Amino acid sequence: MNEITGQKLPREFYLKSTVTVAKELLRKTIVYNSSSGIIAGDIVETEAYVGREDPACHAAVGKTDRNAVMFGPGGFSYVYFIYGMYNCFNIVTEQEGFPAAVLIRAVEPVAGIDILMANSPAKDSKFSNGPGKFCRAFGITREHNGLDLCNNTIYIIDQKVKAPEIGISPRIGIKKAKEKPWRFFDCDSCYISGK
DNA sequence: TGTTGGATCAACT
DNA sequence: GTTGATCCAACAC
Repeated sequence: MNEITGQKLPREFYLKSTVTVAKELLRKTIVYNSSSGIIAGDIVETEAYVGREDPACHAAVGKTDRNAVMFGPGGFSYVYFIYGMYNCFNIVTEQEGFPAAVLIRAVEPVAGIDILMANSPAKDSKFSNGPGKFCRAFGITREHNGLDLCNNTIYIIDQKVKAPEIGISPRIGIKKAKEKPWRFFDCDSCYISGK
């Protein structure tokens, strides 16, 4: 098991603008203290969903039971279920009252790889290169919705291993506001989704 | 109360 | 390139 060291990101990290947080989350390490053991991965792909002016953001239609956590302060998890089979894990950003979040699309496994492999039906190396696959491998469900990332169940640390080579592109898999260049990824990673 | 479609993935043709 | 799997939230009635 790899040693997980580094400083846990403080609340203030998440209160900045969503696009800034999305970029800065690249090459940070997400740690999940699961019942099966510690799972961790380097974040290599994110997307920003920003407030009511973004038609692709769930919060664009106003506050609902589902997206309520996005209206709270940054540093909380927003997990939703989609297409009947997949969960997507988001990190809420910005101040309370401003609904926005960063979708985690892909990670590079760092620790608990045996758990990831066990959770994933595909036993090859590509079990976390997509938001649905990432949640399935980590065992994240909407039971994890609304968790405080400043606590010890799920949190993010800065290992300062290396600086990402940041690539930018339009978001993937949405029908609205496709033109916005709010997808960010590490060009050096071979774990990113899509191309 | 009923209908519809989605921030996906994998297995087809 | 297209489609099936399959649940839940949003919206229309």
